[in-house]
Amino acid sequence: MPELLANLNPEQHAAVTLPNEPALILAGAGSGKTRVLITRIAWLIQQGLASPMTILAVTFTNKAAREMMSRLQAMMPIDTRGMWIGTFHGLCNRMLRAHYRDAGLPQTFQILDTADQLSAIKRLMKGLNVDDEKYPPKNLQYFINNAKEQGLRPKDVDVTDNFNRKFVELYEAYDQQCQREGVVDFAELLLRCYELLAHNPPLRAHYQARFRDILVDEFQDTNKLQYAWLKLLAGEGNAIFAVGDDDQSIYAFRGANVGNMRDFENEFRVKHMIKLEQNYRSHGHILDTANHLIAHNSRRLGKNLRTDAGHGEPVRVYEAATDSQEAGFIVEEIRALIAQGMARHEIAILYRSNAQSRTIEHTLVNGGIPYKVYGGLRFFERQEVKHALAYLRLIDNPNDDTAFSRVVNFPARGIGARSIEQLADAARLYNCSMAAAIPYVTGKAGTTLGSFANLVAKMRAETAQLSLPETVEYTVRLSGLAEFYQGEREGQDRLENLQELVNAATAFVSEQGYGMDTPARSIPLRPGASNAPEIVSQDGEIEVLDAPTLTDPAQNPDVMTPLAGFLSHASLEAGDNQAQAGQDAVQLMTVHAAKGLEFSAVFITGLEEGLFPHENSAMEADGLEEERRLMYVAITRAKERLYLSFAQSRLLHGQTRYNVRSRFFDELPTETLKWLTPKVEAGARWGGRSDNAGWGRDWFSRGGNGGGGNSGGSRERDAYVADKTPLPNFANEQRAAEAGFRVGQDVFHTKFGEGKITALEGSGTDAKAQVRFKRHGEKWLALAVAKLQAVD
DNA sequence: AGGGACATGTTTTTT
DNA sequence: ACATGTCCCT
Repeated sequence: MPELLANLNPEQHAAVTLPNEPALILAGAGSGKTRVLITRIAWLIQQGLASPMTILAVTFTNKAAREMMSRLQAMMPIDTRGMWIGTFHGLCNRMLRAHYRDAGLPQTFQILDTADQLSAIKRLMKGLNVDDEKYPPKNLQYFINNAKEQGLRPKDVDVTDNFNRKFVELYEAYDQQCQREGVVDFAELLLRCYELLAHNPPLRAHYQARFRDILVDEFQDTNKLQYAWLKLLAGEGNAIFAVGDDDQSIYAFRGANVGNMRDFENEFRVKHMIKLEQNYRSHGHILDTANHLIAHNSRRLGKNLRTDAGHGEPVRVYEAATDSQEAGFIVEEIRALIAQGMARHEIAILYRSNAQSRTIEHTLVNGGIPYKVYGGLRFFERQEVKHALAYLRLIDNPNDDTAFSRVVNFPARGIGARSIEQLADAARLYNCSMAAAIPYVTGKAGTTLGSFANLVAKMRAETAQLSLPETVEYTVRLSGLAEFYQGEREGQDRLENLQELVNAATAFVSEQGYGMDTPARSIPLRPGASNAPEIVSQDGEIEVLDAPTLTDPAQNPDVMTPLAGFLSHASLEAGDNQAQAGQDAVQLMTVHAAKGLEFSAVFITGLEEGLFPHENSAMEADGLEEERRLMYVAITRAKERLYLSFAQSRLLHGQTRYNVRSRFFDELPTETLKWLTPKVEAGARWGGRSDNAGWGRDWFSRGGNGGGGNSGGSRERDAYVADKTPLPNFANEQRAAEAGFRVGQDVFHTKFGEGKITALEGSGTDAKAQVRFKRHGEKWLALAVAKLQAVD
């Protein structure tokens, strides 16, 4: 084996060769984090300190897990497939499959993705006659997921008011519905696995005895439940090797808790904290720019990146009059970079929100520059694919009402809303699934439903012995989906995707190492492997642990059928998030999507107050700091060239917005920046006229307002002002004239409700009021815009 | 059941 | 601007 530790720098070397004790590795952007993680695993095994069996390595994305496995495989001759390397959800799924009985799940339990979950919730609420205007299904979904991620079951949630009580009630009903249907949502995978271990001491002891080394990637992104899960697995004696970067924590909005890093340090009494600060990616000016910016955040664990590369090019800054002019500049600059020999895929255009891509795409098309947009619908999320999967799910588990509702009348077979309602009523009455309730529905509805039941039964019978790809192909055909899309004018792409689903099934079978004719719906027997999936008996005793036929999932992953495995795969790994592959193309994506990637040249666009930092971030605690970290992530993606741009006006949501440049410019060093347009000092703008050419419109005129077009219901917008920094968007003179407010006055706001004015500032169109709302806390509002009414 | 009018929402996203 | 959802009509 080649020398594992060769070419590691001293910090990396130290991290890789730490003893089996809790460790926190603060890995800066571009510091060789993944390399350290993988080399650590290889080193532990090589030194005999661990075996592939005793290691558990967890990531957030399938991509990261795959990379870890393949690079590890390349580093040493071991079969990584049997190892416990995967995402939190993937590993929990694996554990639940192995111990489904102890977890209280049916063997063929299926996984609801976000869309499935929402439709399950809507169906639930409909059945219970809940007003979905008062209790929006999306909010309930958020409430449920949030509670689960805090480790809270309905009984654990604090009931503060009636509104809350209803949500808790619905949460409980939702869990019951899922249980009845044999499905689990994403958060449930984690919570159920956590509870499985927490409530089953022998099982917990088994896994604790086994996973002596737990490695966690992107630790800053873990949520409370994931942290608790790790803690449970670690027990008293096992070592967690956590790698992360608090400065790159950008997922607080989905529950990530950076505080876990500090908690980990304290609760595990971490003795080994190593900072990887040597950066191998960016030139000096770029790194200095990033360091300078992030220094404005408080409560950092503290880190400063350095590089041996020279200063390199300065960071170029461009101020455009409009968003299309900004795009024009970028396209010209890209043209020049390409002419200098830079590959197109080494160039990235980053933006804060997806809506910004349109103008840029438009300009790229006109300029004839190939590009790829990341984000958007993924393969397994496509309508036709989800339909086909729903049929497969019904074959596997007739009680899956989510799948049932999806396809009971697709393709259309004369089963209308009325019939489905009748069926749902019957199902509720007999407390059974919709499929099981079909015999109770009488009349014409009963007949048509009966023929659907026969169809599914026929599909189930005829696919009993078929392989997975055959099953998929058969399902697509018999369901009528193929025929339906053949008849559609724009169905060609969808047909191709259905064919692609058959290919995906073939690929899955081969990846899993099954024989191609392994029946899709029986648990495959491999030579030497036993298939008894339980190792814990009903009364909690572990029976087979020491037996020669040990059914450790790591040795025998076949605890589910190929079909169940494929369906899990489809839920857990929704497929590529990338547009058409193919030719060398410029890369377009959000800053979030760029995390973990690197490019020779990076354009960070739309650096305007309200956009980046995003205006909504002001509503959240520490929102601005997260935006700053986001900016930090964006900057550190660049290897050689970095461009920052912003526009004075921009078309957004059909209206022209006038923005000032992002406050982040005031937080960057002046030495590393090169302004391609004259730098206008902050404040000059508010004084009145900027002498900048191309400044065509009035600051406070509203694009489209009064310009004819829509009558009557023109929609108003609130400018919410954070940190007392005025956002000049959507100002409106007429309104300001009406303003005659005083401090202490009771006011009413259409969105935030009742409140009291606590402070006033500015005058005219610039007037702002601070209002303490009863339900929404204290906010600064631009009087020119906010629909604030005096209440007396 | 399917289509047109009308309303509504629009930060970021993985599993 | 634009996409998606809802309602109501045929």
